[in-house]
Amino acid sequence: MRITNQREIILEELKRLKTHPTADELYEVVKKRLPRISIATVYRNLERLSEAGIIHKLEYGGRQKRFDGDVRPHSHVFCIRCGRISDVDTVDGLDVREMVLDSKGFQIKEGSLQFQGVCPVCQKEKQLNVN
Amino acid sequence: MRITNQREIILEELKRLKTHPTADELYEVVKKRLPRISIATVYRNLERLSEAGIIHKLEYGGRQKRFDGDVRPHSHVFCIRCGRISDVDTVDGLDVREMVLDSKGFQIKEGSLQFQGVCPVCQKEKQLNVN
DNA sequence: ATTGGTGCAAATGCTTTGCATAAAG
DNA sequence: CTTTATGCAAAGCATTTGCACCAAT
Repeated sequence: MRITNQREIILEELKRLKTHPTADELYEVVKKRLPRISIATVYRNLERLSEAGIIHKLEYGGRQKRFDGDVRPHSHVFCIRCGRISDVDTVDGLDVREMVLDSKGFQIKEGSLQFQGVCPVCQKEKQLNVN
Repeated sequence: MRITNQREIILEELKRLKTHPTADELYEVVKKRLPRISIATVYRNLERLSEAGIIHKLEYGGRQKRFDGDVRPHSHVFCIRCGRISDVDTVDGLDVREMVLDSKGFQIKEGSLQFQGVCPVCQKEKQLNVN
């Protein structure tokens, strides 16, 4: 995998952001440093980098995929209202693969806890709408 | 929610299938009983039913969403090659919410284990491709 | 010099929506 | 009778792709 300017900066910005951005959110950020970059380049690199295991593609919560520059095993919550994703701190030394009794013939590569709920922003919005 | 023929049959077929079908897979099955049904009706009903908590929408693994007629808490694996989803049997009495230390302000509604791996079908295909 | 990557625009494919008609309560 | 759902076709929108040009090795 060739090291291009675009690839480096995409990876750098994704690792800096802790927000699990969508491709277009990341595109907006990267564009500040590379004004002529194309959204297609962002998509292509996010795909390549996640295939290589350098980043993670998150496919839950809403229509758009989200990306995570932190590949250490950890758990996520996603907001059922807005799709926002956050890390969740869980008890230490958790290996979820130990909890499997029958994987139905699947060869399991990874496992994690996944939560869904309502994010702080959407909790506030709900209160306002009640008034 | 009005009980229409279409709605009943969509729900019935989804509950019968254990394959976590996509909207169009379910559409093909339902069409055998209701040849004039529209794919839009399938989408609209799957949305309504999942909002009502009668079914579950599964948003991981591939571009298409998948649906589950079984709403009892349980875990899934999805295939990183083809997106196929299967149930996974895990140790009993597991309440994953007990494992949360910090939910980062999210109000957590549900939690589950989620695994990714390679399904039996794709394992075979890989072997064949090697020859 | 060669190979892989980029930018642009067009195409793709899943999902949603507007609207007239039909069915449920 | 009123309201909600359906079928059809068109629109939407995130993502992917073809292609000519450019940059990394």
